[in-house]
Amino acid sequence: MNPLFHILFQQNRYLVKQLNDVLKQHGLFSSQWTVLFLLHQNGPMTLTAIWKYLDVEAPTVTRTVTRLETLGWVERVQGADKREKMIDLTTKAMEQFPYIEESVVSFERKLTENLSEEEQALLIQLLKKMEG
Amino acid sequence: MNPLFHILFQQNRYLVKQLNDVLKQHGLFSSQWTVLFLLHQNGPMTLTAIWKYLDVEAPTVTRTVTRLETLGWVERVQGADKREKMIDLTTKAMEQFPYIEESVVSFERKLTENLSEEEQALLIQLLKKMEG
DNA sequence: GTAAATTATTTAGTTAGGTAAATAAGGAGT
DNA sequence: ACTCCTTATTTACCTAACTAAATAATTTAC
Repeated sequence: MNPLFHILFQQNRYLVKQLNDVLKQHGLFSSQWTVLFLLHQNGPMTLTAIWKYLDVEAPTVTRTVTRLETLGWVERVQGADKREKMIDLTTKAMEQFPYIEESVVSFERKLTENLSEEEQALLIQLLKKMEG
Repeated sequence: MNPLFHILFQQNRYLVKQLNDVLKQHGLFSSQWTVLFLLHQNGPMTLTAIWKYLDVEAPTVTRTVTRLETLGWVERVQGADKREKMIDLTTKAMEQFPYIEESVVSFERKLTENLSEEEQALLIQLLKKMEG
């Protein structure tokens, strides 16, 4: 048994847990933040565009967006095609975004401070090489 | 925003998904396999020993063990201390284990074949360096 | 020796991922 | 124009992680 997988899964759990802890003060969870970040970067997106970009399944995004909607972070707007719905950030989300981003960036910096730029690039490269 | 986290989370999802697909033929899910593997390596363990080793919370292991029990892979046996229960592999689990392990090892080999021994060691080392 | 603290496990409820299948709208072929 | 296929989203239900709190047994303190 290759210890690599065990460590990777464990480190992933640890990082998500830490990130959730940071986001708690903003009333958010990690996956909700991921969607907010994407919408802030790209502007309004359809649900399909979101799940294809994030490489998760559609029902996962449906649930996260629904939760974000009831919490007042995003709104669903009818798209040109009547089947699709554009997901858009609310004013609250636009206003709060910089503060949340600052927390996240600070968190990321703390966790990567033991790694040089080269090591980070190498880590990304090695992770990407692990494909079937 | 550091792309490292995005890639790490995405790669983690991908790997779990692939592993679940391999384990499907044996009627198992990834976390169930993790517990079976640990018990096979260590012999009977208490629930506390399992969650401390795997670094997950106790309720997570309770649920996985309960599922494994109803599926006939493990059994709970009263421990010396009446509070604790020893979790032990059933005969079915001992018999099936080699075949499942072979599937998993083959899966791991396929996913790491693009990485040399040195690269794997380096990847592990870099992952471990990412701590708060 | 009993009250209080600790330890082991479980229960209840949340987010987050997955699959399978339903629904609704759009497009294509004839 | 109607049938058939595809696309966008949702619903229902599973595993898997988490926290908070309940229960039961054991230790510790006095």
